[in-house]
Amino acid sequence: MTVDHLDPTPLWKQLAAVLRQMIESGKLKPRNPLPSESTLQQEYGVSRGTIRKALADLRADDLIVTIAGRGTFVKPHS
Amino acid sequence: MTVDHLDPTPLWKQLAAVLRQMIESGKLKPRNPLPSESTLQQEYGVSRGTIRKALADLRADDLIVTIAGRGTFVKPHS
DNA sequence: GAGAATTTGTACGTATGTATG
DNA sequence: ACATACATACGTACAAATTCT
Repeated sequence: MTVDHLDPTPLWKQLAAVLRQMIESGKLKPRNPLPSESTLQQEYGVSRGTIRKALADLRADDLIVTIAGRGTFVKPHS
Repeated sequence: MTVDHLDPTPLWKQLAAVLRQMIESGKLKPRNPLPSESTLQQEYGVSRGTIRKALADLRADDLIVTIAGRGTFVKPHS
C-alpha cells in the first residue's frame, strides 16, 4: 500500500486510509508506536504537513494518540 | 497546583508559574532549597530539560540561585 | 582521605508543535 | 502540498561539584 500523487484524492486522505488499514488489520498493534513523522515522510514521499494531516484525521477518530517529544501510538481499546 | 500536558501553554512556563507562586506566597521561604531537579521530575511528571527551563526562567528573574552540586535556593531579599 | 551517592552542568539525538512563505 | 525554521519536549549519557558514609 502506498500513495499516488496522480490520484486526485488528497494525499493526506490516501495516507490516512493506508495507516487506518494497518491499524485495523492488526499490522500496527495497540500501544505500538507509529513510524515517526520523519520516517513516514521518507516511506511515502510526502511532506510532513501531509503526514500530520493524515495523523490528525486518525486522531479525530480516536485511533491514535500523539505525545509531544514521544511519538504517535495506536490507541489501546478502552 | 500542577501542570497540564493538554494545556497549550508550554509546560516549562506552567511549571515556572507554579514555582513562582510558591515563592511569592511564602510557601518556599528565602534561603530555603527547592526540591531537586530529580524530585521535581517525579512530582510534576515532566522531563529534566523542562524542569531546568522553568528554573532558568526564575533565575533570570532573580528569584532563585542555583549552586552546582548543592541545589537551588530561594534568593534572600537583598 | 576514599568511595558512593546526590545534584547540577552540558551535550546529543529524536520527536512533535507551530508559523511562514 | 511542499520546504524551512524555530520552539517545545522527552530521553540518555557523561562530567563536575558537593555531600554523605
